[in-house]
Amino acid sequence: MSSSIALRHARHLCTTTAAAATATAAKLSGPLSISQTKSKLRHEYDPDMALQIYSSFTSSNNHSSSTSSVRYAQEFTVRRLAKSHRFSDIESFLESHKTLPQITEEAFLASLIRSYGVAGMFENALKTFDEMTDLGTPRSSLSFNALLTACVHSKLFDRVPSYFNEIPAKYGLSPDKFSYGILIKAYCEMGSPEMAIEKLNEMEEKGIEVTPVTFTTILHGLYKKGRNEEAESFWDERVTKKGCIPDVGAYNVRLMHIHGGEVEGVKKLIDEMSNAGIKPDAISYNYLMTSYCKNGMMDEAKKVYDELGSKGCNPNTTTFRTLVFYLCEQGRHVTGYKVFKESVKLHKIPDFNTLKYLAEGLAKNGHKNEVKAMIRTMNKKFPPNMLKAWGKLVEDLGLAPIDTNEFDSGESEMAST
DNA sequence: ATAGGGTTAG
Repeated sequence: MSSSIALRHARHLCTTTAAAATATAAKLSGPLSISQTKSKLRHEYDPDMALQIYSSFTSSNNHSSSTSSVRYAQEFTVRRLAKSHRFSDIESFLESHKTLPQITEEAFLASLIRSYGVAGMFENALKTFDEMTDLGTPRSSLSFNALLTACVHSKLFDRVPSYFNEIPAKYGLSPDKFSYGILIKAYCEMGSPEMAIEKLNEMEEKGIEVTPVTFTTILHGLYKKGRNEEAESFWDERVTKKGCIPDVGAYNVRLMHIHGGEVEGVKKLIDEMSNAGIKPDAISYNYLMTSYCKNGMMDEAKKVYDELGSKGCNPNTTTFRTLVFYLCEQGRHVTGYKVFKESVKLHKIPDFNTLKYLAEGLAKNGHKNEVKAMIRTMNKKFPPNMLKAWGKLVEDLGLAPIDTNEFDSGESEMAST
């Protein structure tokens, strides 16, 4: 009952596309579990379908509609709509939540602010924050932080310090470690790590916990400005002198900035973190693998990939993209094809350009069967709007054209890479 | 529960 209005609204939006509604009726017959919802949303590129999946989920979970899973689904749906530039639909969708009884729960309202931020609709986020008094929703740092996050997502970085200075006093709330984290992020994004460090010191003075997250934001900000020596001394100062315990994310920032150089340095840092009791993750191993690739050591790179499982890590899209790309570059197209097949199995398919590189390389080197198998796979796996570019590539390679005229709209994450 | 770290080659 609680999300019936949002649900009705979602259904109304869905019926605006007759084809989508028909497809929906066939595809979705009952309530969805959390994992079904996440999986379906990830693979759904049509925003109307995303809305339908959202409503199908919330309708069966209205007893816990302010949980993180609903927020995830809500943000994801908004992201899909935003990619199609359907901002007025986002507004109707999110505004419809304001008539639900849960709107007086701060967490529920904060998720609307965050969703507006994800869509880059900051003015709506601010309006929602301002409306809290009228809606009867209490304000704490939770909604304040949601507003600051919306600034960052909307790339209005310079507003973060202003709100940080004005809002807490106005509404009697206290900035916490998250508020400071967002403020520090904003300063780093504005190219001002020194201001970020100043705020870090302020946190310490006020006794607000400095976590590896806060510390990593600044480390990254310094490296991004090319201030490598300062980054290194910042690490030494925080870790060696002030006892900040770096985590895998902090080490990954360091790996990111050295993986273009010699392999030895990367291996040494991986050893260093392991010795410090921090388990490298897939991102860490991606840097090691890339480092091998850049130095032409493909067997070693492949070995890192092959041994990921035994290290308790799963390859991700970046793993596959990098490995396939460098295998092609080294002329090892058939191995590249085999790795591609594994990426399909794991639903971690590389971006279009990498696949194009692979298909062209296979074709040029006479591996016709592999190209044909690849085409069959991709005709099934590519999001609709990419089939057109894929069909053109297939034609350019002198292979049978496919009819993609019926697919000519929508956006996808793959396409943008 | 809200803040950080991957989009690396062409």
